[in-house]
Amino acid sequence: MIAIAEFAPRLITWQRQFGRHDLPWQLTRDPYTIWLSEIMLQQTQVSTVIAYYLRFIERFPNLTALAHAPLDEVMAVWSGLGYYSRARNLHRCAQLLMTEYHGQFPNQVNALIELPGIGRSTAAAIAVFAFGAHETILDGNVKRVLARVFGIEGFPGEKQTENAMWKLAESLLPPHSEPATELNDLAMQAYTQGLMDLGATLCVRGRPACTRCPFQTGCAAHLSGREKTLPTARPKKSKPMRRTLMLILCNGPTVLLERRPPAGIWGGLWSLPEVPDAAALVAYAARFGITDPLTALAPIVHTFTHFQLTIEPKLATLSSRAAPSASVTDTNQTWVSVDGLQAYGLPAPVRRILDTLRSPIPSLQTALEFTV
DNA sequence: AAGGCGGGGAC
DNA sequence: GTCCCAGCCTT
Repeated sequence: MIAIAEFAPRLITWQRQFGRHDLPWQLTRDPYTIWLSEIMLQQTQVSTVIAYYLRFIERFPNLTALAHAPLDEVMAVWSGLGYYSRARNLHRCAQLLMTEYHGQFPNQVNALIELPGIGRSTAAAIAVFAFGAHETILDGNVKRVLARVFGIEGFPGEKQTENAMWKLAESLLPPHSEPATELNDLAMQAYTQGLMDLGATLCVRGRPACTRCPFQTGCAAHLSGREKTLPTARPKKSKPMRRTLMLILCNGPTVLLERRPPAGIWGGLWSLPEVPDAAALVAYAARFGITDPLTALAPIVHTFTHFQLTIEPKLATLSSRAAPSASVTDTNQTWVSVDGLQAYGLPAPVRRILDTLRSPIPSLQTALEFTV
């Protein structure tokens, strides 16, 4: 077994020699960029985040710029990253910090955790990386490392198991002196980064690199051959199938977009008009003077964590004598030129559908067409 | 305590 | 195809 007091010093030594040191958000102790990176990294892998992070920093270099930007612009930069409530909370949090916190991040976990989009683990990560706080994170990496090194059974998504892991994680923190010193800050940062690095580079889900692990000699899972079964997997659940129709309404070079409701799937994003069935589709099209059959494009299958969605895109073109603006009355509908779509926050599958309009493969598209 | 919420990488 | 990732929020 690994002694509690042995864990932190061994991890810190390993991180300083073998951990990651050149990720974009590690080049600074600016609370703004650290906060941004932590939000983006929620449920999202490092390799996916990097490009989004760099684009975001370029467009919104500081808290002031983000707070003063329209939410729509923030959503457009976030488009494709998923979990869009993160972007809405990010924007709301920036404005809150400007108006209620003098544009400064609080340096205590208890205050950080009150901010929108910041939970217990993210609060700890920000407090450590920006301020050298003596707090523990508990993310997916840490849960996997702790489950294996200390042989913790039970699905970590279950409350009881998670509570036990928080307690264990707190007990593993390196000793800390009062008052805090720069050396202490650096130790906390190496320790916290080490937890993430170990889980992300060695103690990975599929095939952990135990031979290179600093805890190999005392790891409960390794010693008992349980690397494959720890952490305990999520209970299996069936994934429902759903289908929906989306209307691609073309008016010259523009296409009609609708803003989705603020809550629910793709909340607040712009999307194609969505209808549940063919009857609703016909009724919708009729409002724009369309009576001809619509052209069905190839269905798109999109898989979420909890269900699978088949999108059936239907294409229609307004006749030149129609007056489409008369049918678009509210601010939640807009005609957008196909070249201007990148300025809109669109769900990834919708962006994919519209991309096929830009560079259609005529033979393929024709082959897939039929009428409804 | 349980479920909702995206998208993509790894296998 | 499956599983899960630097989780948080609402109910």
